Amino acid sequence: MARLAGVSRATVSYVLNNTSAVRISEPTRRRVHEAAKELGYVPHAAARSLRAGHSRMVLMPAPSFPVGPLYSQFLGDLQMALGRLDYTVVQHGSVGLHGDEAARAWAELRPVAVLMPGSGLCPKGVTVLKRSGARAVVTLGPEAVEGAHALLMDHEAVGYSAGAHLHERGRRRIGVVVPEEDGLESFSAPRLEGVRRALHGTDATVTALPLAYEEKSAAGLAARWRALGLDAVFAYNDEYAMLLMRALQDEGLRVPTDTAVIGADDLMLGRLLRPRLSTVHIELPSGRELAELVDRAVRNPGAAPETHKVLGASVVHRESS
Amino acid sequence: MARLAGVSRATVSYVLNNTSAVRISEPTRRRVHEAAKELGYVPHAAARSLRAGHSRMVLMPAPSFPVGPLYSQFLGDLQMALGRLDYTVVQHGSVGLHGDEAARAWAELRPVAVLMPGSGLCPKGVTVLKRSGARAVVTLGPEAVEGAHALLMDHEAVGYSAGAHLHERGRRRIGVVVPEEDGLESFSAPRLEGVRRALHGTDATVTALPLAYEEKSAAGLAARWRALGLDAVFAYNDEYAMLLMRALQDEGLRVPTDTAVIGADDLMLGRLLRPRLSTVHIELPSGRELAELVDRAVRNPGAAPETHKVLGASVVHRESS
DNA sequence: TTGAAAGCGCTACCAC
DNA sequence: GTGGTAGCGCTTTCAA
Repeated sequence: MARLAGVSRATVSYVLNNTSAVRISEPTRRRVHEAAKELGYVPHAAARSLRAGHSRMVLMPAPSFPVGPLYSQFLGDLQMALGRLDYTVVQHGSVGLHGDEAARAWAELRPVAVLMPGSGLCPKGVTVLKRSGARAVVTLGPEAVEGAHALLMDHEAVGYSAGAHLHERGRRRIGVVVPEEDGLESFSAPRLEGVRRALHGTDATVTALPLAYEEKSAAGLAARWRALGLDAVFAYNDEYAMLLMRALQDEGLRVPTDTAVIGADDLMLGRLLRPRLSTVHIELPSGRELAELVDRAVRNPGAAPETHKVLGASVVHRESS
Repeated sequence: MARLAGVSRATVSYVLNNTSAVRISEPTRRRVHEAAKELGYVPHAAARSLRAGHSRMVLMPAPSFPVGPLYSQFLGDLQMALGRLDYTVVQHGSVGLHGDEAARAWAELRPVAVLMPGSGLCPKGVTVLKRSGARAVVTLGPEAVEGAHALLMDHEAVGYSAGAHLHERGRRRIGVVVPEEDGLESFSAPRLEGVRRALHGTDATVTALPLAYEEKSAAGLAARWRALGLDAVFAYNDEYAMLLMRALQDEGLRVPTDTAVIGADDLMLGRLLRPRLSTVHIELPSGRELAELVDRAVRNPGAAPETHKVLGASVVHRESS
């Protein structure tokens, strides 16, 4: 590369990085650029960050379960916003790694920031990451972790909204679907807890209803429905709501007359069901906001960790409740 | 690190990598491991791959639109399988980069392999990646790219199956939904083409039906339905099928009597609709297979690019067609 | 069995 | 303006 352009490696570096502290003559610049194009030269990120002592890589774990349109959108926005701030977002496929195992795997890449959705990060993991040079560690989850910034996605609020809504509508024996699928506990547990909190001190009862995302499981639950004596159900989200509502209807139960149903996530599909599905609309933080938090934290790593509540939950009342 | 253990950096490297060519005494090993734990030592991936001249990183672009459960599952399997083979899967969030722009951004990370779903890779991009040390470039998309391995996901087959099925069932005026959302053309175009191919040489007609994923758009299309004079529709996938089917039913049209509807992807939701939605079940390659292809290509980079057809499409006939 | 040292590609400092 | 060069953290060869 330097040879082809007939200049030194240093000059190449200056030209390609537009180093402002050094002025390079136009002809030389051109020669360098031409040589770079001709050779298909691509800088070596590893060497660069080794030398610089830091990178502009923001690392997140790749989600290990299907994510809905809500989260996809959020992720897209976030990548876009961080991209504008000149960070590179990288999702690390760390299947099967947990706790500080995972943290170490991520630390090997020496990211400048780590974004951790869910609740898979322990304080030890944060320490590992920080010690390895991460200037910002941000969790997006149910609770804050010592030493890390936290965007509290308080799924209790989702359950609370649903519970309060059902109670307002006069329901008193309330079921709450708890998915049996792995990886969903960190959402389903707080949602259940939120319903409990909403109904605490009232005469209403709350019943947890384990349900797998399969017709058979739903049919089984529906068959026991009359015996359970429930008059309302918060179905975890719109998809489980559809599954359960269908099973209830097949069982001859009327929605909402016999049983009110409410979902969550405000998916398109809820609007298409009959009766139209009531739901809890969830508002995620904007990607831009989070990107700014990351950038702030990176520029000022000494600052105390910020903790924000960022999950808006509002009931969208339609026909099923 | 080396200082704390009282040994040389080399010894540390031997111990932590279990280098078999060198035998280190037990006491020394212990001392090194203890020091590593105490310091929270994490190796520096960049330095390692810089020295080694290659990495074990398999890079994919992060999907830029919501992906369904099918693809999520596939991705998870793939990460698992590659993890077992000791590769690290990394999804690069390269929003807004195209063609060889994107390829250069990926090449900076010097991945040992690149997996590119969709059709966003040009031959030039392949060259860039290979020149920068990628030993395997694999596309998963509608067509092969010069110089890269290809897993042909022939979405024409999906459309073909749907078209043939509708024709068999006696339908002759067939609509095909084409989503208006960005990023879906690379799937929708071949699916439409497949329907055309299935009906080529018959007396059936094929009509492309642009549709946005919104109730209003569907209602508009449904309002024009009788004028269009169609007796069947392949709705791109199950979600668009649900949207359109609901709009048709609201318009007073009977499914399947007046209009047959078939979707694709075999989602749970199709089974829950009434009438139950016919669909094209799509079989993606197993993650394990793809992982093995990658590994083979990495070990033997000289070999000629392989091209496999890997997308199985089979009609699941339910009640809507 | 262990240590010394070279060098991967890059940038930043200093000398010319 | 440009080139020489040290050194980021690591592995690996060679020597002790």
